Amino acid sequence: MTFVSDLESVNFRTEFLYLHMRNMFWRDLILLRSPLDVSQAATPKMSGSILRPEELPEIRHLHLFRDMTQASFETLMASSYAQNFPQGLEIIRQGDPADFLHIVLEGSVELFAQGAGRECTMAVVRPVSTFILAASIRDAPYLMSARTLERTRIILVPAPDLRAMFRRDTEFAVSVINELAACYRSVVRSAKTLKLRNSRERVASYLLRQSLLSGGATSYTLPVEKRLLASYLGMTSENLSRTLRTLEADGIKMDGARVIITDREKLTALAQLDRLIDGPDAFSGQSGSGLPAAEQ
Amino acid sequence: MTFVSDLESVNFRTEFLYLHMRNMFWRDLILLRSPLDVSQAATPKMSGSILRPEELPEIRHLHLFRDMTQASFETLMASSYAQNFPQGLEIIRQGDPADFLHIVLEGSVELFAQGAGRECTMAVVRPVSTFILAASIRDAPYLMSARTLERTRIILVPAPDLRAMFRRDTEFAVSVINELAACYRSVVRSAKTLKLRNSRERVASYLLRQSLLSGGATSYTLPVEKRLLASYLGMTSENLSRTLRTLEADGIKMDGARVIITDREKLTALAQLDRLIDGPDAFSGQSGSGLPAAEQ
DNA sequence: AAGAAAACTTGATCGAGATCAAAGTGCCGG
DNA sequence: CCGGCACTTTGATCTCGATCAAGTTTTCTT
Repeated sequence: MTFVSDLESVNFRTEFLYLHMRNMFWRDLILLRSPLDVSQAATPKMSGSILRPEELPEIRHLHLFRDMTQASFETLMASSYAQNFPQGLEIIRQGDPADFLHIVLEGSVELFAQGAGRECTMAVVRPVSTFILAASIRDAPYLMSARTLERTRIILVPAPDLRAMFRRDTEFAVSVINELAACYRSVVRSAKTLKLRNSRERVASYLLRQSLLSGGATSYTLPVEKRLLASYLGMTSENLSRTLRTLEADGIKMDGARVIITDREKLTALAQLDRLIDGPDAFSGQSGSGLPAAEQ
Repeated sequence: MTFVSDLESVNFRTEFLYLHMRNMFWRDLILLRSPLDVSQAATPKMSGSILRPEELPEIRHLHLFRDMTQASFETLMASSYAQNFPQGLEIIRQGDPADFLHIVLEGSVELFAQGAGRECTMAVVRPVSTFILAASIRDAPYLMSARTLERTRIILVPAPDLRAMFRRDTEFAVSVINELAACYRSVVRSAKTLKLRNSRERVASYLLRQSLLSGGATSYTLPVEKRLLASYLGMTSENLSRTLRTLEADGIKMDGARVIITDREKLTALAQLDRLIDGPDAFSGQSGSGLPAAEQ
């Protein structure tokens, strides 16, 4: 039963180990589900599995949890667990039953999909936000897999508690409705981008949108590796690399992961940003289907 | 003020007329919003704008409305309108404010998206189901446009009434949550198909999935025109036509809009259906993002 | 039933983007 | 500080799917 703390130091490599470890992990969490058990489990070895008091306000601040009663919030948190994961760990495999709503507190998580022998990035989730709300509500299998991109701390809210809660707390139900509607719209936007824009347009609009997200910065750092960005935008990294190069004729200059907008007017003309695809309420989506905002 | 009944006989052609008519239409509906006004407006000329009593059970039967109290249901319906539209009319333009939840009672509606000078089909909605739930809940602009594919009867439920209702009726709130979560998952599936499968795989899996939807029929009729199917699958109609032709080597035979599965085993091997993309709960989605089931 | 307008098919060609291959670059651990 | 590994870039080539251009069939209109 030392695997939980081991997680933080060991770099699991083989597929077999991943699966084995994950099975143990879920089973143990489930065995410990009641609040009482959690506190009993609060030995040094299980230190990863209790919420720290200072984390609660950050969670409470999320749209999803902002409007519920304090009592409801505390009940939900009392049945939740925190867990730290090392970098590069697949914490969710698509197809598995969705037992928990996940909240990223530190680190970052890539949501990706597999199929037809391929794999693609669907979103990257940064603190503080939730993911796979829909699956946990429908009590259905995950449609996406998730892996940590760095050392990551996650809160796990049991799906049954979640479902019980929005029946008891109307304000929470309304929050869930709003969150789901926002997520839905976010994926629709992303489907529209895939169907309506070619790869050059997707890159250009992404770059300009990121600049606007950083308050119109002329220069910013890409929030994710180019490899991930390419996959998210539905292209190969070779193609992204070449596209970025050719965009130097249209107002963009790259310097490593740094984007410098040299001619905003030209870029704006090219990107053809669309209010319905690129904002403004696309920005609010926490976990719908997007990449995090860029750092300045 | 005779335009409402005119709608059914006149075939509007020009973009200008479309817009003009639509603007009048919305404005008038809004002016007539309270139930009292509706009944006053129930002159022969406005006959399209009241619900027929026999339609209520059909609506009530939808997942979305099934679990709410009878009183809530009646209240919601009392503030709703029915409207008949002729074929080929754009009833929603993307970007407009979402004032109503739409319920298709007869006919069919294409949801499509425009941008970057292109256009693509996102879904086709058949009776009895709802569409644009998310936009009306968020009080946000529509992300998709909608046009009738034939003469279509639609119920319009005012968005503010909808939002008021799920605050008052918890069971309804839960239904909305479930519906939105299902819609979300449906779009994610469709995004996965776009990103992970090439066009041949999309066609093959679509054809096999339709067969399974019709209870494993060896022969069925495509539920929509090939033109629309192509756009929905993210390809040109020329390419769809050619792909269908080449699939004759893999267990499919086309005869007009009729699909005949000649070698199910071969097709199954090719289509590589994925539980997470192609079912089973993909079937339940009423209005998420898909095409209707095929007729046998 | 005739004519017109869509929808669909087929062929020829083109090009965006994928794939394959090989450097080049940066980052992390020892 | 060095070595290794993953990320990135660049080049060459290929392929899938778009585009353009006729035809053919079906459907709608008159």
